[in-house]
Amino acid sequence: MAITIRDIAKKADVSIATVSRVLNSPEDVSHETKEKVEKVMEEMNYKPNAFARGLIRRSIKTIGLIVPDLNNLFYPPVINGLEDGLEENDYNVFLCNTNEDIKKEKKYIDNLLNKNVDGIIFLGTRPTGFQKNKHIIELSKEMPVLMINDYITGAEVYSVMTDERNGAYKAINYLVELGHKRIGFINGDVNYTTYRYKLDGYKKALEDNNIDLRDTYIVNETPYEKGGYKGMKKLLSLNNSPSAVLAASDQIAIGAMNGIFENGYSSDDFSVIGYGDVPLISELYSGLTTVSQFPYHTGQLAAETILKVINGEKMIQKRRIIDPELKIRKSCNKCKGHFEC
Amino acid sequence: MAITIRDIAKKADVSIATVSRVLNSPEDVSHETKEKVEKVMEEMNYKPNAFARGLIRRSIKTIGLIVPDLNNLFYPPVINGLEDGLEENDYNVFLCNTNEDIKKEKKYIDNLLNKNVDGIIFLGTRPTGFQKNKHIIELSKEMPVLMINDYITGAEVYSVMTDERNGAYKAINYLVELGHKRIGFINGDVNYTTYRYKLDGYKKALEDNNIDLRDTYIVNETPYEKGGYKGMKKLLSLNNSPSAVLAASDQIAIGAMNGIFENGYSSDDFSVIGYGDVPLISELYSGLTTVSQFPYHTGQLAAETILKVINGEKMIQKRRIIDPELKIRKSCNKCKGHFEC
DNA sequence: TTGTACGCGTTATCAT
DNA sequence: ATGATAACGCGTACAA
Repeated sequence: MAITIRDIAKKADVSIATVSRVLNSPEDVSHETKEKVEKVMEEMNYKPNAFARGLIRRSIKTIGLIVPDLNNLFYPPVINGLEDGLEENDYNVFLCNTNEDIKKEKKYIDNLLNKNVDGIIFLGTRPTGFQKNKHIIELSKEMPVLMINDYITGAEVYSVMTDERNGAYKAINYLVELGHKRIGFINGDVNYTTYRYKLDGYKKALEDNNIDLRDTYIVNETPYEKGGYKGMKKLLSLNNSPSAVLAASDQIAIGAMNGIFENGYSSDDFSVIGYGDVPLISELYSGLTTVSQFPYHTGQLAAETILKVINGEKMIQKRRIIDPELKIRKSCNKCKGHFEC
Repeated sequence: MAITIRDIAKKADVSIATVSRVLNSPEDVSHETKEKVEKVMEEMNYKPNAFARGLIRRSIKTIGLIVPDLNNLFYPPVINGLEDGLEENDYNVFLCNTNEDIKKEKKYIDNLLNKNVDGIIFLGTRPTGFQKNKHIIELSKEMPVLMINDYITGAEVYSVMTDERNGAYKAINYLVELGHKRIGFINGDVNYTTYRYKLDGYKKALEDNNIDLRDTYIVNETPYEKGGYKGMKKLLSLNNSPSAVLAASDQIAIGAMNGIFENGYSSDDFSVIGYGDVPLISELYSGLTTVSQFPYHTGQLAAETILKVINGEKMIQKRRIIDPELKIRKSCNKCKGHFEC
């Protein structure tokens, strides 16, 4: 049996109330008794029981993190930032991996509810549609909820996300500056919030640059290497294949580059822009030009935000928008060579 | 205020003991009252309070996971497997990221102890030395402890790890079969358990193949892309540079390949073997030949093992060793071309 | 089979 | 400034 507040009280010859006070409101206790008690706690290696605490305080400084897929390399750096930000404030995180299974997600939510977490964070973009997110709206009535890279309107749900529309817009503009006019887009499933916005940005940028939109230049794939590879192959098989391509994720971009190399081209012939700025990936193939979502910072901001909500601070804005930035590395070049510009 | 066991008891017109029983020992309660109570619980959407429960049961079905660095891509798939295995048994995991900071690690351990986790898992290889792991030995006297990819002797510490020695051995043998005789090794810090074993395997394989060991062929770097890149540059700058190289991690391998390409070589000229078999990475550069540690399976096995320990099952062996397997893809070729074989 | 009452380790509200 | 004591919500020995 672990050592309790009572043991300390006995040994220090004070009441348990006093012991509790040196822990929670040290200013209410005389300097000397405080020192005495603290010394005993040290000696006996006392550790307050979090359950007993939680029973009264109804909080155990824990937040639940629901991540749809640990194979998505964009998430680890976000989690990293999140965890750092939370740890600084002595909060722990329950990691819940759903594999995009909605049933598993609901089970986890129940579980987290039972365990009385102080808040829940949903990581990653999600399929749109009221039905699919109804349980989150319900949840938000009971406890602080924050989404990373998605949002829900008309509910007490907070968000940290990047301006995807603008990110895609910047990327396309850059490619146009390099002289590209045939610009493809390997996107994810547009039923997911972020991919929808990216598509918007892509279209808007083309329009503003007076470039006609070609449906065949837009392909939708899974946001991983395989998808990028498949998408690239499709684009390369076109009659008038593009000379540059925006990928909706860094992993798509990598897959696309594999496809390019396999067909005997180099990044001299074919420009690729990724999306996300995942630490490792951006260094691949001697440097991937990418739209940075600042994943680590995103996580930090999420931590900061949910802590504010938990502490009851009034939030003027429910959504925090990070402005993405184009990180120019080496995967893009002026349009020339094999392709008509 | 949330709804409690007392509310249920009142509404169902039974005692709180009975309500508690339908939750914990339903066989001790008559079928009809059980149904009645369950119906009320359903209606009132009752959720047992985990704190109160934990206070008595001294367990809350939670394990703490200490990971040294979320930027190490080998970990996410392991965590994935671990989390899946744990979730199946209704266990949650506290994610603790230490950034290799021993102070942070100790703080986390205290934290986890306070929160009464049922066990703690340490992910990843660690620096050897009694001093550095003393706190883990101490910890193991208080609760179940398991290490992934490391071990401690003379303490109640369980392990799931791969036979690194054998993994390196297999890799070198394969390179020899391909005709390579000048084989470099970009290793990590040999003060870490796994890198020490890998070095052993490398040496043993050379010896068994009657190849002289050259100290200059062995370089020690950080186990990430940057390290691989730097290490490769060193090897390429040698008078008699190797024609093949074993990398102590997949991320090292990727960095090494970047170095190779930058110097104008291809994998036709220069063979590279990685280590780990991280899902994404192995697909890079049209397929990295690598020594698979089966990361997902490693995680699953860890989950299974610690649950057994928690449930008091007698474990015949404290260490579970996974035999690594060479996954042959495309980064290795017969020795030829620019380099003497 | 069911109910009463106590204890788990804290914190909070009174007194003193 | 300090102490006694009642909660917090649940599980369980004991009694009925």
